[in-house]
Amino acid sequence: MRIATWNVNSVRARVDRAVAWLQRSDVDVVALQETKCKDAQFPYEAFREAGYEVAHVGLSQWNGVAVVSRVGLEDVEVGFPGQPGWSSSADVEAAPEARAIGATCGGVRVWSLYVPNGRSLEDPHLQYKLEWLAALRDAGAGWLAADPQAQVALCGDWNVAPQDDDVWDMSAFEGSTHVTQPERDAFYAVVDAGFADVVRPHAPGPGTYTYWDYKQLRFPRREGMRIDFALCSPALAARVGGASVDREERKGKGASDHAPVVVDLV
DNA sequence: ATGGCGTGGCATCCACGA
Repeated sequence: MRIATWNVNSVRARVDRAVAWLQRSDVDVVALQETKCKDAQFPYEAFREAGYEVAHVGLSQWNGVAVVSRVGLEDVEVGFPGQPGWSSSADVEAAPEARAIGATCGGVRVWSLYVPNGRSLEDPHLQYKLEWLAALRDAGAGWLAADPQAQVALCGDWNVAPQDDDVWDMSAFEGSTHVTQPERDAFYAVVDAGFADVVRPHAPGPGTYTYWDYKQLRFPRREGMRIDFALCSPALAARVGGASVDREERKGKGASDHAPVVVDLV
């Protein structure tokens, strides 16, 4: 079975490319992030015609996550237990955002996660990000405590570069989010809870990235970030036979600013 | 020194992204 995670940066703008990529790459399950649409706007039909079922949650033009599968799609769960909400201002009640959806596909519990960006070091959004990751760690630890043999994939755009080699130039990130110690600690807390980055061993750095800004010729200059990860439970990590970042899909007109990350299970 | 792109929305500028 081949699973993948991909921040598509608008599923409607990318639907032809996304379906073509799925078929060309022989992918069974993909976790999509930043679909940027409401449920009713999702292009279900294009995926269905290609043989894929879709579980999606989208509440507005922001965020939006989906699990897309051709090997079954069961027990769909919108949001993880304890997932924090967000409020854009003090007089607005915090509400859940469309940043997490889980489904069981071919016996694997696949989560599509879009971790909050954090925006800037002074922004309340950064605290939200840290709380969100802490809650995810707790939820993940709970799943493994309930079933140590669970096959769980935490797939998504984590918006954290855990190692210095995960950005092209650390000096370009002074005073920025994504590389701070608290963010890295929050990421590694999930790892310490039992979820391993199964891609890095097969796609080592430096120079392996999953995101390149549209601006400043970042992609041709090979100036990117590794921020998209598939973190797998022990039982699932034991099945991983290979993994890669599909840098080719970042090329050309109409590409997302993120490349798909692919994991092969044996 | 700044911003340079791309997407979506009660749009013709704003919010958001990393």
